[in-house]
This record gives sequence, C-alpha cells and structure tokens, in this order.
Amino acid sequence: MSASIKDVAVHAGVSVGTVSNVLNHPSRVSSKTVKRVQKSITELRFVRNDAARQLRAGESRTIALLVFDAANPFFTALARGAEDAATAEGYSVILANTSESHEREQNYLDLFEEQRVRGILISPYGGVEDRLSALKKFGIPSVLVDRVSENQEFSSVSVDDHAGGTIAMNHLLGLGRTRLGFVGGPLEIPQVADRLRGAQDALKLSGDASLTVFETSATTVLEGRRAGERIRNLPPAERPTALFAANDLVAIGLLQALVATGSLRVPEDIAIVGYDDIDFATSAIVPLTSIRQPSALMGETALKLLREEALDPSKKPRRIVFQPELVIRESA
Amino acid sequence: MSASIKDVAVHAGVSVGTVSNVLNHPSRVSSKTVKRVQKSITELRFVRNDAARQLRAGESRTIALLVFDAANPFFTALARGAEDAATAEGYSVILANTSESHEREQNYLDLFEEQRVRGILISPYGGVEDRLSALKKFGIPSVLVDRVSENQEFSSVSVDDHAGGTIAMNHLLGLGRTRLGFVGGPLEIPQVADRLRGAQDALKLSGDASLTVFETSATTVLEGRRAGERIRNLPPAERPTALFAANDLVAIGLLQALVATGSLRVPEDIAIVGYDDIDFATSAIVPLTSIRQPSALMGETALKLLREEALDPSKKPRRIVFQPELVIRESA
DNA sequence: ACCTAACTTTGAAACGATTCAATTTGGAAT
DNA sequence: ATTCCAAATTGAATCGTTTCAAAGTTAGGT
Repeated sequence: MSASIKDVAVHAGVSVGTVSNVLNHPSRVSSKTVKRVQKSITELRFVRNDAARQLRAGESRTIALLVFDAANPFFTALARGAEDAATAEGYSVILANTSESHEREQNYLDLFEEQRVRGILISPYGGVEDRLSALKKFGIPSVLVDRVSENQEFSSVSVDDHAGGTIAMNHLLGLGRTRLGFVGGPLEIPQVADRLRGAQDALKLSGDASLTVFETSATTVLEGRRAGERIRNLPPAERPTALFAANDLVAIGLLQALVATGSLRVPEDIAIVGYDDIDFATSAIVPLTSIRQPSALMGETALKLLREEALDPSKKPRRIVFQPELVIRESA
Repeated sequence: MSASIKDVAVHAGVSVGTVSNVLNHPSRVSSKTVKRVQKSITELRFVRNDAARQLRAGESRTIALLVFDAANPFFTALARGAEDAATAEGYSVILANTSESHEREQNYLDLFEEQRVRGILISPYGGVEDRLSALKKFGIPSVLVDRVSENQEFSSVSVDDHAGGTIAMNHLLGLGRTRLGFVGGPLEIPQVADRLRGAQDALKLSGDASLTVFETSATTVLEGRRAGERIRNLPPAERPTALFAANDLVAIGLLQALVATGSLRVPEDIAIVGYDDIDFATSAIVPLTSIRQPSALMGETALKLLREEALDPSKKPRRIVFQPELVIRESA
C-alpha cells in the first residue's frame, strides 16, 4: 500500500542503509546522494513507518500526559504548557483523560506501557505509585503533576496546596466571617485534602470560627451546584457565611445554585473563594476570588524534569513546588 | 530490559507461536497450556511490544482526534463523547491540539501518518482536504467534525451553522433590536463564516436592521474582550444594541469588557447571544443565551462513522447534520 | 605511481511480534 | 492394535526500520 525504505533504495539506486542515513544522519552521506534520495522519497511519497523505527531503535518520541479531568481548564492550560515545551524538543504529547476512574487510569497506563512511550506526565487519580515504580524499572520514567510523590521516588511539579488553603481561609477570616464551609471532594484526592488541611490549620490560629465540610463526589460544576443546593436549603442560622471551594469549577457550581436562583447574595450573604483561577473565573456571574496556580509553567517544568529523567534514569528525583497566589475579585 | 515473547516461550517450554496464540487466539490453545503460559507471562512481567505488533499486523488500534482549540469546552465535550465510544470498541483516542496554527496542524498530520493511526477525527483549521485525501489513499480514513467536506469526499458530523446563525439573529430581531453586531473570526473559519451568513440571511428577511461585523483573530475569551473594548468605546449612537458572538468564549469575553467594568448593562443596553452552550454559559456574569450543539453526541457519532469507513474504505461518505437549538437565559 | 586517511556506501543482522503451512498429539472408532 | 481426524503445537518467514562492521572510493602527499 505504501512505499518502504527498500522501494526508495531501489528507485534511487542506492542501498537501504544509505536511505536510512539520509533520513537520520544526512551528514554521513554525500550531498549529491542526499538529493537523489530525497527526490525518490517525494516521488514515491515515502513515509517513515514509526512502528518499525521504534521497534529497531527501541525508543519512541511520544510523551503521554494523563490527567483525571481534561475538561478542567486548569489541566488544559497545563497541557498547553507541556505541549509547547515538548514540541520545542521534538517530542509529541498525547493527552489522555482518566475521567476520574481508576479503571481508565490503569487501562491507559497499560496502553502506554505497550506503546513504550518515552515518559509519562501524570496527575494521578488513584494510588498509582507502585505501578509507576514498575514502569520505571521497565524503562519508562514518570513525573507527577500537581501532586508530590509519597515515597520521594518520583520527580514532581506541584503547588503548595496546604499554603493555598491557608491563604484562602485567612482571606475569609479577614472578612470577619466565622461560620465557614469547605466544599469539594472526594477527600481521597490529595489536592483536595491538602487544601482542606491548609484551611483547618489556618482556622486553629484564629479564635472562634468553625468549618463545616461539604464533601462532593467530584470537583465539577455539576457537583458544585448540588452542594450549593444543599447549602441553600440549610436554616439560615446554620448556613455558612463563607465558602472555600476545592476548585473554580465547584465554585462556579456554587454560584449557579446560590446566586443564579436569586436566593442569596455573594459576597454579602455568602463569600466564596475558588481555586485555580481559570479563565472563566473573571467572567463568572460574580467574578470569582480565587487561588492562582501557574498552570502552563507547571506543564512546561514537568516536561523538563521528565526529559532529565529520561536522559539519566539514576538521577535523584526533584520536587518542585510553586507558591499559590490570592487573586481578589468580587466573590470574597 | 524487558521480556519478549521469546523469553516467555522458553520459560513456559512452548514455542513462540503458541505464546502469540495465547495472546490473540486463546481458543486455539489447550486450556492447560494457556494457564502455563499466562503464569510465565506474569512471572516475567511480559508486556506486549505494540510497535512490533503493529509492524507485523499492519494496523494500529489508535485513533487521533485533532482539534484547533482543546481549551474550548465544546471540544472537550466532543472529545469525551468520542473517547467513550472508542473505549467501548477497544480503541484508544489520542488528543492533539492544533492551537489555531496551520503549521502544527500539518505537523500532527505528519506524525499520525508515520504512526499509521487507524483513523483521524479532525476539526480542521486550515485547508486540509487535499492532505486528508492523500492520507485516505494511504489507508488512513478521516471524518470531519464540526464541519462539512467541501468536495463530498469525507464523512462529516456537523451542526447546521447557517441555521444556528439564523436562529440567533431572529431571536435578537424578535427583541426589537435593529443595530446588530457580529463578533468573531477569523472569517476564514467555516463555522464562523456560516454562522455569520446565517445571521445575514435572517436580516434580509426583516425590515430595516443593520449588521456590523467585528472580526477577531481567534475565537477566544481574550479576543472577545478586546472586541468588547472596541465596542464599548464606540459613540452610543453607533454602538450596536445586540451582539451575536461566534462562540461562547467570545461572548464571555464581551461580557467581561462590557459588564464587568460596569459601563453597560446586558441585556438592557446590549443583548448578547453566544454559541455552543458550554457549561460555563449558565454561570456567566450574565447567564448567557446561547445556541446549543450536541457536542458529546457529535463525538460519538464521528467515531462511529470513522469505524464504518475503516471497515469498508469504499463506502460512500455520509454527512450527518445536527440541528442547533436556542437556549434562552438572561443575556438576550 | 603508491600509500594513507578520510569519506561514502553497502548489506546482513537485529528488533519483537504475527501468521500459516507443516507437523505432532490424543482420542475415538474400527 | 490400527487407522483416522480434529485439535494442538511448532518454527521459519515476514513486517520496515536502524545499526555497524566491512568494503569501496576519493583526494592529497610523497
């Protein structure tokens, strides 16, 4: 169906080795021959077979990025950063979406292993370090994104979520609110747990404020809206006067349930702080106060770490932690 | 570094052919042997080498989805639909982002060709039909997404953008607005052009209304905001009283520039209709009236068409057109 | 003319799977 | 015990590259 390197060799009147050299090490070939071979390549519409190349060369030029919610603008921004950095180095990134499912996460890791990808950038959903550890022995390095390695075995690029939680909470406390709520989940997700802990620790230092946790089953707009409905229906005396959402999607869901229905005013009745500072935060129904993370930079950095690791597998893992930043708008 | 099928064969005391059969046609192998081989597979941690498999078998199980703006929630929803359908059929989808660049679009097509992907789902940015046509001859089918084929050569899944434009415009005209504006671009993007044409055609049928086009260089929040600033600075007598945005991202940008600054009221001073009905439309600063497209269903359908095409390359291309739907909220 | 060193080119081996014609095995039927 | 057939197993050939030792070519110095 398609021309092989052999066909090109015959057409150009050289050996297959020479054609391969034209493709991979043109300096080893006389310029006259290079031209002739290239002419044959275009005439026969030859396209390198990546499978064969990878089989023989033993290494692929593809990097996998596995995130648990590709619809979250935070991750698309991060992906963009990683992609740009990869392109610059001659790699290509394929993006896969776990959709908050352990099974899919495992399936994709299987696939990447079979494909012998050059490395994996992963924002883990489940406990995958054992699996990644096996992959590493197998020759496939990983870098954790938006999360640190539990056992220090992997390089990681993350944001200090504990600090982020503390900043958010201090801001709300600074507004004089004392009946506080945290909305997000599942709490097994470390990012969520850390943000909550940061919030709780901030609370301890301040006098008499209380924090109720409204756990959700996912950090999505829909789940945020559901939680918002629960909160809206609480008796006013029990209802929190300030909410810290695990991310902006949840915060937007809260806004939908609380404000769009006209039942409560934000920030007057309830102040809300989100997390991630996605593009849509500015244009939310009430512009969202949020905790900013340098998403694109994180993706870029993760890719750099992965490349280091790929070059020298014995390299000690590095842990890079960015600091989050409070962006004040109108919701709190 | 890793065990091959040969190592497994030796370990289990069978031939490589048998191991391959255990992997691909277990029914041909006695159950006793299957068990023994599987034991060896786990013990040696054997993982199939996809490159070798693909080289010999000649076909991959990967489908590529190429979109020009992966950050647009419309495309992530579409991707989700395609992914689910693919997983159900044992394929995996890799997602690549053109980032509104002709060069990247070409580069990714090159990559997919080298990788001999099973098929391509593409929402084209530039003129790529010639290229796709070559790929088809080469054995790689494509399905156009959110756009129809100019020369009927490819199957496509799209929405009637012309009708969408007409619906949007009729709604604005129905509100009694006569100084209308269209915001979006570049106009070379067929989706944008069709929506505009639909709007213009609606206008013709109505009496004395005018439509000004505010072209942008991309359909993003940022470009929408820039356009909004231009519009805000127009003398009130020239300023449109209703805007139709090429998509919701642009509409959200407009809201940022017009409302968030407090300079104008939506819909009182300017009514706005968006396009796509993304999740964030509900929770925009003014909940957005928009034209809904069945994004996930489109992805799912596109994948089905692709599979048909892959099974029978001589099949006549099918063109599936969904009808858009007006969702009225507060912005118009 | 001859030797050397540098540059080019060659072609067979290898990568790890799948395929398939050929061979072996195990039972059932005689 | 012999024959036969289906089921199970074998192993060499193959896919399209890259690699690399070996062979061939060229040009410069004597």
